[in-house]
This record gives sequence, structure tokens and C-alpha cells, in this order.
Amino acid sequence: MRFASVVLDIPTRALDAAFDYAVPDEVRAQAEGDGVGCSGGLIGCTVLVPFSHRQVVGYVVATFDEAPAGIDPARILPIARILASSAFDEPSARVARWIAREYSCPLCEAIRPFLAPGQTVKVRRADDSSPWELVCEKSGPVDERWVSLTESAADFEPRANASKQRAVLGALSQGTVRMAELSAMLPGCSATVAALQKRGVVSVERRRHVRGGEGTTLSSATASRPEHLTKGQVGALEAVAAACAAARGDVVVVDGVTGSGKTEVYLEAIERVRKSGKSALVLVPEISLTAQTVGRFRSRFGDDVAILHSRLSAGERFDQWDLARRGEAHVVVGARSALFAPLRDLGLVIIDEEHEASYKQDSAPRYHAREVAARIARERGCALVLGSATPSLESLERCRAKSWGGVSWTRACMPERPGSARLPKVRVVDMTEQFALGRKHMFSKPLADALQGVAERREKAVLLLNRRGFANFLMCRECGAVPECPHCSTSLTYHERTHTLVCHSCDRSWAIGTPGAPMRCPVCGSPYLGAYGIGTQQVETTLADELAGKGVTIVRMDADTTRGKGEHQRRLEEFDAAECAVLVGTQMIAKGLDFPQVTLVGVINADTTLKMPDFRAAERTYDLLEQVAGRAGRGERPGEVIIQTYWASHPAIQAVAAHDRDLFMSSELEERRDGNYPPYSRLANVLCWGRNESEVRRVLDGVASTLRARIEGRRGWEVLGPADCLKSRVKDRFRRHILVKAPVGEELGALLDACVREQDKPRGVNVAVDVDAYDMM
DNA sequence: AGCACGCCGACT
DNA sequence: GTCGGCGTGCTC
Repeated sequence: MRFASVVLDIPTRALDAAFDYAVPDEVRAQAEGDGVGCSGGLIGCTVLVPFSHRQVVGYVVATFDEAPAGIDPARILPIARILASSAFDEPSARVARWIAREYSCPLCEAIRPFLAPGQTVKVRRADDSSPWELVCEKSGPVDERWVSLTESAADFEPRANASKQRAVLGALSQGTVRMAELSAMLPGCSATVAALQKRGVVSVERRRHVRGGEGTTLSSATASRPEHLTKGQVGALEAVAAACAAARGDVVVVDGVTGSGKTEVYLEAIERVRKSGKSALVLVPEISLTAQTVGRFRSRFGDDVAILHSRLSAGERFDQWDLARRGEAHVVVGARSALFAPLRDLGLVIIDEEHEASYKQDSAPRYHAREVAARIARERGCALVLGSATPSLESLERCRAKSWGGVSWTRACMPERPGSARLPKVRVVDMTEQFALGRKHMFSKPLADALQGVAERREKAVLLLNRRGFANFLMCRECGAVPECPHCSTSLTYHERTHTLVCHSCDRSWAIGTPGAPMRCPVCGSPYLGAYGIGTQQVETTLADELAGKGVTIVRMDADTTRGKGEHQRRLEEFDAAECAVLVGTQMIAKGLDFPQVTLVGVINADTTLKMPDFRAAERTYDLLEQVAGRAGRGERPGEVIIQTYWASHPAIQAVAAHDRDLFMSSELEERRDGNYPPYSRLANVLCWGRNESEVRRVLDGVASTLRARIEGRRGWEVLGPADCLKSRVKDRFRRHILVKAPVGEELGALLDACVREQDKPRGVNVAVDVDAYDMM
């Protein structure tokens, strides 16, 4: 270990290679004596090195004893000092290198996700004349308070309207939870905990760790375990066991309908992996990382679990991450970035809701968690489990081919729900027929009747307003103008309550009309400016009319109502606590909600996502409808789903109605094959933006022509564009893009990277390569 | 000659 | 990303 390969923390293409440094004795001694680091050496350490005329922060990615060839030994400088102990080992360094190449980003950007959360060592200076300084920010103190239920909790019955208390008790019913986690997931719950503590229902202890092992918590681990596994669950576990035994990165797609008990499969699989002394990693979408999810993992694995998600404070996040690094926690549960947690002896990686678009990172490094996980599994010889009720077409296609990327891909089906719960009945309502019958209402007759039924039976309903990428906008009935943002090419959203027009791109807003004076068209001045597209507010208003006097609580949830901290949770609690209620919301209500009293799910407009200019539009619609349909009938009473649509014949809608995915798959796969779209190709988006439109055009034209020359005559390659982006202006920057399709298995990222590198770019013009892009707007 | 400015290449 | 070196061209 006399020399070290160091990646500098300067994200520039010109410095995007490792530099070699000598390792002085004292640095070596410090690295070897450090019991905290995860590589047992210098690899993964953050170091300070001399570079050019100044000092620079860098990351050690390799060490060696021989002097590096090709450089004059006299020019090799020593590492100045270690700034942070090792955050990753050699296999992780290889994964980072792969990410840099695959997703066309500088090496140091690919390394950053592996670093300790909150690490902020940087060499900076205030302005051009002041000296360079090392800036380190210490993370805050760590909250070591743990909350658990006491013996008397069993007899405690919270008041009917004490939904906050109920939520806290629910979270704790599965076991002890760290105070910081609890308040991160149930915002503002500290007062509730204090109240419960006063009554002796919960206890708060200040300690480093909860005791591990079974039977330590009130509802013991064995109690929450189901007595029988379904046939599907047994089969899935056998497939996972085989993948673990193969130890080469085999993938198992657990394809289980909503409510089929996928989490139980994960828990059981992790338990087996733990018995063999290895650790496990579980990724869940941020939104489903709730107190309940955490509680379930805690109840099985106690303080062997570390939780990583964005709502924790920087200090708390570091602490959880460090538990894994020190080998004190062997199970990590977290959102996308938890993929880079420093677990030792990784035996199993699980990605829940594998099809979720949120697993694609939309800033550098623009990786897809599924692909990185597959790489990590291969690198470390562990198994990868992808769970979903609606697996991505990419994953299904790889399973059909049985192998991909040199490892086996198998599909384990879980078609039934455990116990008595059955899949809900789905009814499709053709809105064109309703219109012809003279019903011009947003609720069709069947949906209106079903809502009355829910009110009479004192049950609960969920209404989904599907409007991803779609919004309430104003349109002039005389000249047809739709107000747009002068800085972005987005139509402005109309907000009824505040009488403002808001740009969803740059968040600027304009007051429209004044009290007393009507709003007028900005183009022709006509007063006939009307709202088009429906919003949750309108649904709420109409619903209130429809159910007036029936004593039904209406809870509204969308991005606007839940912007405030804790508002999301507060509204769910309100819905939960109500005796009879309807929850109205957008996409965000489709996932993870588990309220057994919900017997009706209504989809007001299934089509809006179908009409999006995106090749995944139909898949997203299918996923969304299938997920939201799964919210109905999770309890004893049967569920019903009503889908309103103007496009009843679409395979995505037909498939949801018939509970038959193949109906959708066969037509969708055909279209994908015809259009040379994933999973039959790989698709990248090359985005170019800047203030000067002609420079943007020139730069991207240059990239496109280099690219076309390079792929000349190569089969399966396709270059579309350059063209203006769907959002052709954002924050006063012009945006154009190229779409590139390549055969599966080709090095798309590396090729695009070379083309972009070659192009000289004036200041103020930026190019970003997004491989396997999800957002192409 | 002396100095401002811009481009180029090195940096381990 | 940052800086010094070097060439060009203008000024005292």
C-alpha cells in the first residue's frame, strides 16, 4: 500500500480520471488502525491531496505497492491527510466506475452517492482573492431516544377523534421505534408521544440500542408472523433461496397481485440470509417508507435494522448509515440512495415496487436503482429480488428471456391474496355513452350510485383524479388562448382559491382578476375565460353537493394541499379517523394506502395519462389503475372499482377490468417492438439548454452529426432529432434534445459521452446525457 | 518595453 | 476547475 489511486472531487470531463499519489507512513498507519472504515484500509477514504497549485479533496479508489508506470516517479506527490474514514470498498469502487461509464457522468459524481450522508468536506474559498480553505460541517447531535408501548397499552383506547394517537400507537404496535424516525414519519407527533407517556401508555428511553432478538418487544416477532404462507409465497422463497445459493447475482422477480403478501416474502428471505450470517438491503419508494413499514422490519429484526430516508435529519441519517458500516446493523431499509449503504457481506438486495419511476435518479448520476442493484448483486455474488404487482416491461422481458447480463432472471408468481380477502370487482364506465345519455356530470351514474351506497353503508371510498403532467388551466372561449408562462413553455395552472395562475416549472405566480372585476383573456381581453380540466377542488365541491346531508367526511389530497410539513400524514389520519369518508386525490393516493374499510375506488378520468406523449404512457396508466384498484377490498367486505374513461377499449383499461395483465402486455409489447422502444432497445435522452437559442441549436446539431457519423450503418441504432423539448423553455433557458435508441447490450452511455466530449461548448450552454431516461419532457 | 486579454495545456 | 504561460495587440 505504498501508492493510492485518487479520484478528485472536481466534476469536469478534463479531470475525469484517477491520479496516483504516494502514501506516507503516517497516513498508512492511520488507515490501517482505523476500526471504523469499511474497507479495512485506505480504499474509500476521503483524502486531501496537493494538486497543481492548491489542495483538493479526493477519494481513494485503489491502492498498490508498485510505483505506477507511465509517470516520472519524481512527480508523484504524497497524500496530505485523511479527511474521512473509508465509506466504500473495492467492489463498490468498481460499481462507481461502471455507473460513470454506463450513465455518462464524471467519476467523482458516481462516487458521491457512496459517501457518508451529510459529508461536506470541500476545499473552497469565499471569492477569487481569498485563500483556499478546507470546509467541514459537523452533523448535528444524534437523538438516542427510543419509544415503545408499555404493558398498559393493551387496555388503552384512544378517543375516536384522536387520530394522531392512533397513528403513533399503530406505528409502535410492531415494536420499538427511534423518536427521530417516529417524528420524521408522523410530523409533530412529539406532543402526542408526551401525552401518551403521561398516561403511562408509552415509555421513552434514552439508550444507544434496543435489545435485539425475539420477544423483547410487546408484540413479539413471532406474533406478527402469519401461520401459513401461501403457495405463491413458498414458491417465491424457493426461487430466492436458489438465487442466493447460486451466489452470482441471479435475479428473482416476485410478481404478486396487490395484497398478496410480498412484504412477508421479503421478511422471510431476509431472515434466512441473516441466518447464514449475511446482510440484506431493502429499497422501497420514498412514499411507502411509512411508520408501518419501518415497524414491520423492526418487529422482525429489532435494532439490527438501519433506516435511511430523506425525512431524517442529517445527523440521524449519518448515524443509521454508520450502524451499517460498523457492522452493528445488518439490514438496511431505505429509499433509492440506500442502495449505496456500506453493508458488509451483502447476501440479498430487495427492490419493492420495482416498476416505480422514482427509482430513476433525475440528476447526475442519472442511474436506475434496478440496474445498479443488478450490478452490485453480480459484483458481490448475492441475489436480487424485484417485487411488484405490476413489474416493468423491462424486467418481464428479461424473465421471458430467462437470462440477461450473464445472470439468470426468473419470475415467481403470487396470484392470490392470503386469507379471505379477494380481488375487487372492476367496472369500466364509458363516458361517451354517459354523455350521450345526457349525463354531463363529472360523476357517471354508476359512480354516483356507488358513492351513495358507500354513504348508506357507512363505509369509505377513494376517488382518484388522474392528472400527472396535466392540470387545471384557463382557456379563452373567444380566441382560444391558454395563458402560458413567459419564462417557461408551460401552460399556467389555475388555482381557484387564491385566484392565481401558477407555473409548475419555475413556480412563479400571477394574480388574476380582482375582487369584483372579472379576469380577462391576456390576448384579446375577453371576459369569457373559463377553467378547463378538472382539479381536486372541483371534485371535492361536486362531491360535497352530491353527498350533502349524508354525514360523509371529504378529505382532499394533492400536491397543493400537502405541501406543508406533515400535511400528507395529517390528512390520512383524518380519513382514517372518520366514520364514513371519501378521500379525493391525485397519484399520491394510489400507493401503499392500506385501509380495510375502503370498499369503493373510483377513477374519475383514466385517460389523461394515456394521452401523454411518452412511450411509457400506457404502462404507467396500467400500473396506476392496477395499484389504485388494489386499495379496495383489503378487509372483510368485498371491494368495487369503477373506472370512468373515454377510451374504454384501450388494452390497459380492459386488462385492469379483467384482472388479466396479458391482455395489456401482448398489445403493448407489439407496439414497443414496432417502434423499437424498450425493452427491445435502450433509449437515451441528450438534453441541451442555455439562454442563447442559436448556440443551443449549434451545439446540439454538432453532437447529433458526430453521433450519426459514429453509428453509421450499425443495426438497431436510431437518432431522433434534434428537436425542441416538450418543455422548450424552462427558467428562461431554451431546451432542445436528441433521442437515441440503441440495441440492448450496447455501450450507449460511453458512446454518447464521447460525442458530447468532442463538441466544444460555449459558456452557458450545457449538455446532459440521460441513459434509460424516464422523463423526456 | 510594458501590460491587458484570451487561448491552451497541465495538473499525479 | 484553476492557474500560469505564452502569443497578440495596444499604449505609454
